[in-house]
Amino acid sequence: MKIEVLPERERGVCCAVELEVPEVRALEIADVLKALADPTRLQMVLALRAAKEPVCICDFTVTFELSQPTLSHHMAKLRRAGLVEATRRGIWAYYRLKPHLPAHVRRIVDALG
Amino acid sequence: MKIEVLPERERGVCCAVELEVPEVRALEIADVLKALADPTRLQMVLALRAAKEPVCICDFTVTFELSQPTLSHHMAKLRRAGLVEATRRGIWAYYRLKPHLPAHVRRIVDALG
DNA sequence: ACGACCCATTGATGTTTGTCAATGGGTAGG
DNA sequence: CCTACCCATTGACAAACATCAATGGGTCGT
Repeated sequence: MKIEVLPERERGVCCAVELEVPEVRALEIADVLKALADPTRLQMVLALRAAKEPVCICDFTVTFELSQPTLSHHMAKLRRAGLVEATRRGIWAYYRLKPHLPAHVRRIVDALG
Repeated sequence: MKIEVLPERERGVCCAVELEVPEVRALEIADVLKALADPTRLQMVLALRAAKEPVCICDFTVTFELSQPTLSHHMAKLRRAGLVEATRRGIWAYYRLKPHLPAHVRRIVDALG
């Protein structure tokens, strides 16, 4: 609460703010942020970002104190957001960050942690 | 679904994933992301980031097709997340991005758009 | 063929979230 | 004063979300 220089205003006259990005794009970005805006999913993404090899779900079930269906559900959310991809091999499902994320998404992921 | 190199695994043996950040920190970051993970609030932050002068709420009410209480509520959320600060002058409430955001928060805000 | 293992989906439940209508408080102009 | 204006809070409600228990479908060893 300590701003010094304030613009002069006139009663009854409001000046529309300019949108920096088109509405559709804001929705896109907000969806990515929504996918990341959960402590568990954030940790998942950070772990995948740091991992050299794809990680399988069962490893996450050891780390987090959550049920397997819950973790599977979180992964599905990351997948639907386009952040992550999976490969099934035998019993296991391996996940990793999508290698070619859109630039603006990549920038956000890199800014985390 | 096209990963080539996969780690070898053994049935019944899961390897705990390492957490990249402590739990408390993940909660912090997730809170910031949660504040940004709404199209309206995202546009607000982008507008404030681009603005040279503080912006008053009434200007946002012109731009967005939402009621004034809703916009006020969104701003309150950004304020509680520590992203934004306000000054009241006469009738108006001027908002701007907090000038000295924590480095990790600043990085996220800079990565948007 | 059987059982153990890993994973995804479904159903159910309590919590959070986005939105508005209504209201109240503060400030200025007439 | 009285009114117009700007803003924040409250109450209410539907929608979305996080979580788990239960279930079902694959894939291996034995």
